[in-house]
Amino acid sequence: MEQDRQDVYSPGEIEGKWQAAWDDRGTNSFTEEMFRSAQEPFYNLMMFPYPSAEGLHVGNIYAFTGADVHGRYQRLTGKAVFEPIGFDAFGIHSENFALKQGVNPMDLTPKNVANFTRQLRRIGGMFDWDHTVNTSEPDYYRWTQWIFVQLFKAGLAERKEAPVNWCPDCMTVLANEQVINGLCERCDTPVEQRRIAQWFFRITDYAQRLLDNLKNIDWSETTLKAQENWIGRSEGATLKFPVLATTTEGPEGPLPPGVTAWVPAEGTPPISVFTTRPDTVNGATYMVLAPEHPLVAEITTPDRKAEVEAYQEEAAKLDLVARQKVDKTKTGVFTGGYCTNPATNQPIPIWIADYVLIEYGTGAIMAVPGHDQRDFEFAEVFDLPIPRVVAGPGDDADTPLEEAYVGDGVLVNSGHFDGLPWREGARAIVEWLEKRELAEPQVNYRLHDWCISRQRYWGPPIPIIHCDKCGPVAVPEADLPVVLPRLEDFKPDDSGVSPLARVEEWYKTECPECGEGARRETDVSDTFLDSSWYFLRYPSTDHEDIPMDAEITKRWLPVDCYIGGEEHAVLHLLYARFITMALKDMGQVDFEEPFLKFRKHGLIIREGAKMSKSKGNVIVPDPIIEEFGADTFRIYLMFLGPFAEGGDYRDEGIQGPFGFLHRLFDTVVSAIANSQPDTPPDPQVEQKLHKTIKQVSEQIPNLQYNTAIAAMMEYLNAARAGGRQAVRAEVEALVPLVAPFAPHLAEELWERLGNEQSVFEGANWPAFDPQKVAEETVKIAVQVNGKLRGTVEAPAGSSQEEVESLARAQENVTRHLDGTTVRRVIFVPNRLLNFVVG
RNA sequence: GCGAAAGUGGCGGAACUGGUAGACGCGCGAGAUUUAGGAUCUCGUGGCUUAGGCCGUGGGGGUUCGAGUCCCCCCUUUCGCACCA
Repeated sequence: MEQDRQDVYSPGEIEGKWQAAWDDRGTNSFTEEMFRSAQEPFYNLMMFPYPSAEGLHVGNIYAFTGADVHGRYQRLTGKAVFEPIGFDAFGIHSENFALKQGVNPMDLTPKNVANFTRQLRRIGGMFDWDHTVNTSEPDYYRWTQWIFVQLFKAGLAERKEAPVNWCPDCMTVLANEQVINGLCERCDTPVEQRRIAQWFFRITDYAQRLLDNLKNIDWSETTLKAQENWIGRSEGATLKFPVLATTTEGPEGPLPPGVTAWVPAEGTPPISVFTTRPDTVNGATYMVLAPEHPLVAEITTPDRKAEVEAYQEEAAKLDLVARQKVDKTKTGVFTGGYCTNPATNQPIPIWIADYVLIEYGTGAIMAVPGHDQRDFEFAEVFDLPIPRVVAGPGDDADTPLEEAYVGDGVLVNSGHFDGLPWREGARAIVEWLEKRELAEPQVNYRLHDWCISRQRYWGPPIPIIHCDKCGPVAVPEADLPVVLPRLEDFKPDDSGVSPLARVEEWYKTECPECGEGARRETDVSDTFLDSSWYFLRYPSTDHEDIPMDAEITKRWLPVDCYIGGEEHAVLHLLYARFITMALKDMGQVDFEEPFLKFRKHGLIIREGAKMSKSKGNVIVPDPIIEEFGADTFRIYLMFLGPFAEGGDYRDEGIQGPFGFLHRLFDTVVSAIANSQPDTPPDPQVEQKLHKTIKQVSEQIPNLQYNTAIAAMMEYLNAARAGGRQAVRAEVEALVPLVAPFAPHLAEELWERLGNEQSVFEGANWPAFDPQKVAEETVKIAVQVNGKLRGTVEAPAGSSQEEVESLARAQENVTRHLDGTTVRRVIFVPNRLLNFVVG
């Protein structure tokens, strides 16, 4: 048979043709009417990219393709699928790059966005280009600022001076989440601590809800675990240790040098500590305050002052890397002060040490060296007593401790609490101390408030005006957006304030309340605020005067399926949940979890490492799409491995999917040319087809794209086996089946099959016939003592007798049965027959 | 240290509630067609083998007629968190 030129699969032509057709026909775009009336709305969201100057990389394409496959599948099953994409264009990434290149981010960003848009169109995503967002545009960040104002009004935004992570290279404050092992996540510079006035969102108010709701959402298990760990709930108690004055006269028994009497210190509040092990309080032989603890100065005795202050200074200078080194030998200084252990009533010395962190709990601990390894190490260095108060199995009250014992056990050396299992002991001791107002049950969270301000340029100005009379006042909503001015000099400096603070004509303003001269906040907000609500904006981008249309939001949100990278498991996802919850409490939305279902995708590995510029193993997508087409590239990426786990990118591997699409094209085109529409399918091929439909239909919703593709390849091989000519009825259903993966090719074949509408509008997801999936004959394994000795073919549902007689007819089986006694026969219908012989 | 996931051919990876390990693809081998090809198409491809089998899913035990899958111990790798009291 001769094929004319037109009938050779040429992805370049086909893809250009269909991308243009989708645009012209508005195949993927929603109208206002569609938003309001869609019957089965399905919001298919993927994490929007930061538009880098390098363009889309394979990791982006992998993620978007996987999400797009899912969206296209949902659409083929009849849902109205809204699949938007946008650009996370504000932030330090863009700003740093602009600084390096000596260009203005206001000029650079639109170029990058245009390039990303071009590339995103090329990969054939089902994106609604009429509803995109760009976080750096005033029509978007107007509403980012609006959200800030809402939180401010609700008392959830507050300004406080706080020790913050300062990156001396980026010259900005970082959130705890952006500090990786004490290094800046962007530039790997050791982070320092500074005290600056900062804006915080009170996410900790929502800690328990953020934790509780995890039970009600369908997310990847690992992501839920990550969130849970990040929130870090721990249950325990605060215990109070009254402070003793140490300079009073009148000796009473043996006292440490410098101490003349034990009397309560007048006017000094007791020191609170948080502990998860109140049962061990009898073993608390000393107390440790963080060097920054506010009571240090008050407690320190004059003779210790110099040493204590030197240590405080040292600790402040230490960057977080050095401070957080776990294997570092414990250091610390005795303050000269004492307090009373509320359980033993004994005086214990108060130390300061940098292993106690000011930001967690109360910034002070009761040190129980016998049952906390850190305290143990400290006590060893400074030769402090290490009593045992919990006895494990086989221990008694005097068993010496080689290291801290943290296992199960019963209390010892704890007065009338001796003998209680530790959990019960904890409860009893707290109750007992509570009566004397020295204890209180307490829950603590590792989660910190979200530091939202950045002393940078490339972000939304925080919409606050500082007035000497009225304090911080929100910019009136009618005056939003507070437009980010174009600055030629936007380089951050060491001053601790944003470059915007250099522009007097920008920050000078009037107080919206009293009309006096006032000053705009010059800090900008964290990029994570931009991305914490973008999914709320997408369906409402046609509405300029409101952040979101209530009716549309009600119909389309929460998001039905969100797909993104595991690297955002704690940062972005937690912030988005928090903002949504806060908006719910303000009555702005009627749901509190934004993402009903979240699935993470894996990473693409190449040459044994994650693709990155520094490793030099990056694949630039454009030439590959040029050579093989987007459809092939999409299939190749989805075929690498399970989508949730990522895959190993090997350059030669793309030949397989390329060949598959070639064969698919040829097979369908020649079936159209060479068979009548009503030619019946070969029964065996038809059966295989129904099995394939079943498999693909089950695997796509589970994101098992690799096996779905394998199933289609297998089917195509079967339909063409031995060079046979497939008929139309055998291949027609393959077109919608492959459409989520290779949308351009599917459209082309769908059209050649004589359809006018897009395959995504006109086709139904093929159904399989359960009758046809059922096997008529089955291959049954025949084993002797569990070892395979043959297989027999038998009608499905054959009885054990029938199968057994077939099996015994096989020479290879009888040979193994000869001279033995069959003791038992195991029969699994349609699967296996096992002779157990002795 | 804590938490999570994972170890299967030369490689990426399949394998439903325990039931023929290695689907699909890459690579490799043989052949066909071709002036030629890094093109296309067919067939083959876990190892060993005395050709009957034997051995094989990180290692070692166990349960079972039967284990990649279940149980116990150990090893390795990757990722996340990490002095959080």
